[in-house]
Amino acid sequence: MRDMPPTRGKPLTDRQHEVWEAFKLLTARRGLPPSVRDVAAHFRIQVSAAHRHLRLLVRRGWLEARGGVVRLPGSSGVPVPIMGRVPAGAPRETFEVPEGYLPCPPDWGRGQDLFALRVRGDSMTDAGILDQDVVVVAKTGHARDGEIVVALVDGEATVKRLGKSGGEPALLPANPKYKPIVLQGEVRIAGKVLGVFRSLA
Amino acid sequence: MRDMPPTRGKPLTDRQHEVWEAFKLLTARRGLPPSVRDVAAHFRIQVSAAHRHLRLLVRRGWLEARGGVVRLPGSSGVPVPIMGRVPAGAPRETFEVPEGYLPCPPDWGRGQDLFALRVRGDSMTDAGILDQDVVVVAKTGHARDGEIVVALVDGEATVKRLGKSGGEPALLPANPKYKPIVLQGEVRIAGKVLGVFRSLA
DNA sequence: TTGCATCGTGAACGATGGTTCACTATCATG
DNA sequence: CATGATAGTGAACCATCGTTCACGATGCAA
Repeated sequence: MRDMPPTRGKPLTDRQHEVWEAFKLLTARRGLPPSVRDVAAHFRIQVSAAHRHLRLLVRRGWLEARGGVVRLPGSSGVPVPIMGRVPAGAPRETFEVPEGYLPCPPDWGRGQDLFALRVRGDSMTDAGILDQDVVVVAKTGHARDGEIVVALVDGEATVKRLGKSGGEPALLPANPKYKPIVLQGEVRIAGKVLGVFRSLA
Repeated sequence: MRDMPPTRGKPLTDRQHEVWEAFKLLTARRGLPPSVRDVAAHFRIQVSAAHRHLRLLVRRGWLEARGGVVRLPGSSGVPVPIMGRVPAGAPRETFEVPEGYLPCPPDWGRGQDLFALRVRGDSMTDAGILDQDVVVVAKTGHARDGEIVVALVDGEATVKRLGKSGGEPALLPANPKYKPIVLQGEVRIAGKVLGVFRSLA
């Protein structure tokens, strides 16, 4: 996608691919990128050999060197708090304990103020947003027609698509069971949905 | 020391909150958690003072200490490679540079070998998996009925629900447009779908 | 006043980690 | 055969980092 093609040249050797797999495994096990010596110990080879492997993988684009530490690219997730309720407006008002944190791809909403929200109900199933899904939201007061937003209706948070119903601005559910909510004065847009997470555990 | 987010025990001092904010800032700037000396340099104080601050923030639950490194909670995304094709057991078939990496919540498939796959087509829309969605898959050869799996049919990767069709084991689409695929000899399970990611950018 | 927690200085220790160097072995290729 | 890429041994260098210790200053509460 973005920084993709570092080396179109050679494919990896069996051994090199093995090292990459081990690097993934060790990263997953510890939650931290392994050191050169960890990799060396895993294969029972010398540190220098492991170091050469890692350096090669970096040159080929399979690994990423940042600040003298090699790691898998994209391991820097931005922590997004999963809020039980919708954070309303000013940050000072929202002294709410997050339900947890979600590591989010850094290119989602660069610099924007993000939070996450667990979706209740089935009003958006036709848009692929199911009950218990977690949506990542960028705090913003405005959105364009067609975008999926988090709106505050009577103090309750709702995920709907912004659109028009009979010429009037409205919140459109993506489920024939529900009817559009025509926008009135008391409706406020809390944010714009950037992404959807679902765990099938 | 692992439980209880921010509101535990005493509230933070002004200074401590300052340190926490700086820690967030430095983490965002570098893409890596700052060292104790980085924090010390930022405030132009001694290393020991910065170290005491960080240790306190960890004890209060604002930071997370793991393997002698303090960092923000939730930034511990396990990087999962997004593969263009399905990595199938034998290393030969997987000579492919990942399309990108996805930071994944660490409790998804602890220690398992994970990869991600971009879904093509609309055969699973009724299960909330749309075209271009990214599914996180745990490499495993077996799965239970009802679980969503990645299967290799004629060398092509397909996401389907495992189940039965007329008493026979089959791959069931979640879209009335498509018909079940009765399992034959040449079908292999590549992995089990753990989660779904969607970006609405 | 006496504690106690907070916040700072200055220095040092020990461990870990990245990096490099010299040397050897294997193997495919031109 | 010669060459270059790959893969490994063994050892060492040096920077960085977490951690600790001793000590001083401030401010607040019992």
